[in-house]
Amino acid sequence: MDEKNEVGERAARPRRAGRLASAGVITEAATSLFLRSGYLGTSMEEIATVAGVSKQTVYTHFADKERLFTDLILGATNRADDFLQYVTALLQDTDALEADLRQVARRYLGTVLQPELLLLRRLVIGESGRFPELAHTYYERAPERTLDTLAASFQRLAERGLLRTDDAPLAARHFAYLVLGAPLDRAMFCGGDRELTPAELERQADAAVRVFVAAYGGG
Amino acid sequence: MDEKNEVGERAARPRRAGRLASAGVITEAATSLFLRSGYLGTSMEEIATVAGVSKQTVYTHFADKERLFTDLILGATNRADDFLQYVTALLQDTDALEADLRQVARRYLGTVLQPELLLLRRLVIGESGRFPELAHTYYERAPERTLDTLAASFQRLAERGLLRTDDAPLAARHFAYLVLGAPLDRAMFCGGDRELTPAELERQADAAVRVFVAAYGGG
Amino acid sequence: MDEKNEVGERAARPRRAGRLASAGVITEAATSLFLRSGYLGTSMEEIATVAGVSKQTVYTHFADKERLFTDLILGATNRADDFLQYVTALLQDTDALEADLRQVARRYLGTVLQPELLLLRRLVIGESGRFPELAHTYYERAPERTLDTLAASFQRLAERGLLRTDDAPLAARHFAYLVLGAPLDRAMFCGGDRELTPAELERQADAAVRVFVAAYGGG
Amino acid sequence: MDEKNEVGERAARPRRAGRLASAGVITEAATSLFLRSGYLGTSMEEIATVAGVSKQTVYTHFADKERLFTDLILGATNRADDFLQYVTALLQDTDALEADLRQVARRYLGTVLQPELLLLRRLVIGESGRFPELAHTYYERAPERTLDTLAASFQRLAERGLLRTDDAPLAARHFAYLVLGAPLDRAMFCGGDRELTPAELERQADAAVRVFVAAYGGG
DNA sequence: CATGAATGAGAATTCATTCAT
DNA sequence: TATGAATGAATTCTCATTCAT
Repeated sequence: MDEKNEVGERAARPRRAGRLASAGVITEAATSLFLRSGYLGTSMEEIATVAGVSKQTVYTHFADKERLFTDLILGATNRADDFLQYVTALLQDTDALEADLRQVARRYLGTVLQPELLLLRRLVIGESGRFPELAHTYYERAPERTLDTLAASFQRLAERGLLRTDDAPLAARHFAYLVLGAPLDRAMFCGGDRELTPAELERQADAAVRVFVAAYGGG
Repeated sequence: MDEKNEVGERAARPRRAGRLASAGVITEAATSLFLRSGYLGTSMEEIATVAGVSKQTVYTHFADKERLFTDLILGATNRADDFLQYVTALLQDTDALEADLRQVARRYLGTVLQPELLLLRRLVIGESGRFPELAHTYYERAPERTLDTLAASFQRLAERGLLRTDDAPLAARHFAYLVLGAPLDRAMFCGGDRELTPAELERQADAAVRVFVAAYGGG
Repeated sequence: MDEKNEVGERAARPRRAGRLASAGVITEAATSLFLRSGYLGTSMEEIATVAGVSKQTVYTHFADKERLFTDLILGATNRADDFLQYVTALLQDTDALEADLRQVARRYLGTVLQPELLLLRRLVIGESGRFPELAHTYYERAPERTLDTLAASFQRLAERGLLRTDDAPLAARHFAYLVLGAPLDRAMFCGGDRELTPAELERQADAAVRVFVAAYGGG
Repeated sequence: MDEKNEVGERAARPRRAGRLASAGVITEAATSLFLRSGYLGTSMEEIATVAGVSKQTVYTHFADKERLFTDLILGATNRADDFLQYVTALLQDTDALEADLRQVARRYLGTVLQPELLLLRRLVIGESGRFPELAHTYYERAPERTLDTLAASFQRLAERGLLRTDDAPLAARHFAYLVLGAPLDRAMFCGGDRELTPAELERQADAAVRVFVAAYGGG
């Protein structure tokens, strides 16, 4: 993105390049700093310095610190969209349910436990007292949306007789937290302390699926 | 708690009583403020004012803000101890496993979803970037300790043939997050937004136990 | 005023019209803002925003904030010109001195106590520390010029034997502040707090004239 | 006041001396700066620097800039109290009315035209848009209080048959602005430009009294 | 032990002004 | 001519912490 300006157009459109670069650069700097140090722990001056612009330039693009923060967070709520599409596509017409659920579980873990996404969760949770609406919106757009997607898929599986439940949303929650609950909770507190190995993650995923299928497996 | 021991000695040792009273009052004020506004969002002046003492008195009792914060958090890690004892006692010699697990699940939810405990979780998670060791310790003393207790009970149940597992810690994690995962995750973001009714909580607890028993129920 | 000259030429010379329109719009915006919030209390950005132009356009028309301010003030020094002509004309050949002086007094009050003129006086007085020459010039062109006009009329009245004085400027000052002193001083501090009713103003004017005539009335 | 601390107690009570000195020193610095540069033109940093204390020390004594400003202004509203006592005492039992009124008029001019009092008037007028209540209060405690005092004295003179009026407040206003109106108005704009000589002031005072006595002199 | 006063550094935000288009 | 973006300095106010009493 930034490199575009380097291809020799500098002299031609420094203005426009400068402008666009500013917004992007500020966003990146602010994101990284907020994720690392939190809302109050990050100063507008730091952001400007890291972005390589003046403080006022930051204020030209974002009305104030709160706006910068909320814009950033809301702009990052769709990090897991790929996973949602994957789930829907995979389970749509599955003919090997348990194997596919294992795939889903593994990818679920791999998605949600991404370091940056963990930092984002921590940040939103940590600032939920200061920004309750933001946290609520984040919940709706990220965790809840995932649960909804899972529920829709499970509903279809139930209709196909592959899953035994008359409460697909409940089944979705059980699946989600069987798979994710323990490692996610741990990661919230001990983030990055001791990363689980992929093999270990697969083992966890498979174990969770085993429990889920034992309880919900179609007759 | 602290004051209990001093009852009746106030007149005899006003200085000591005074000191302890100060410490208690400061602790209470700081706890309430940190829980509400976070570490950086709380000033030593606020704490002193709410505690009704001078700023310097706060520094007499706690070396600096970090120490005050960590002391506070670590002092609050045993909020769920009652629950642990309850679990151990109830499951020790149970002869109605599913019913007792339902009791455990309900009380688990009731314990962990207490508003103040939720605030504490949020606070520790939110400050885990600034205080990684503190967060780690908190995790060990609270969530992990609960998992350990459950695992120990499950281990005994397995030995009694009431539970079918050769990995009690894994079973404990599955139980814990089947029960708690969804409501806890939601509460982290939407704390107090919409409290679940006791009846609803019981329904959730029972459903989680049903799944757990279907998967792990002894043959 | 400025726009009048341009009426009908807009289409013919859009550039020039545009320019003048800008100047007028900026002047109006700046006047209203300076009157309300003072020199330092008004920002160039506000002025540009209210005028509906860009900041740079303001700078195109006015070298800097000081010039904009002084140009504005000096352009508003002739607000009371109508009154001066009225006085001169009325007293020139009066044959009912006291009645005409009452007219003059009433109109004097009505002119100087206009809300906008009061704001202007306040502004110039308030900024007289920052713009001493401007305040001086304003004094000469407004209050002093009025006193001079009155003195000239009184001089003629004295020559006609209608007024008994050999120091017409002194008589003019006495007249002016007998009429205006109290309400003007009050208005400087309590501007618009409690507007005097027209009836009350007339009473004040008449009382002042009575005193003036008692002291200066021609034998 | 400040010198008290210098009598050799420095070592004994640096604390207390420091504290008292701070408040006084800040007040003096702030007064002088506000009078010179106005409210917005004076920064808290300047005040602290001139006072020789830290910025925070200023904030320890005064909640914020507005409070500092209003406290200062309100604390300076009784600058002319001596004059009020003088007027009351002198006119109480006068047996040489015109001569005593001349004394009053001269001292009135000498009091109100004091440079510092002029600056104060300018400041309050200039900030009356930002602090309307403050300006109102100032008006009541200074100019209006003077008019009231004059009116009370004139009332007594009227009762003694020395003054011919049934509206003492009106007579007081006429007296006040006959004497003060012109020079005060000029001073508001051209403060210190060209100070009137004492002789000139006396001439103005005497002329004003002559007019007043001609109109109101007792039969 | 507890206090009120004081500090120096740093927070968010705004300002008048100037480029390059 | 008019613009949007950018700047560097300055603004009010707050913070954690330390003296001297």
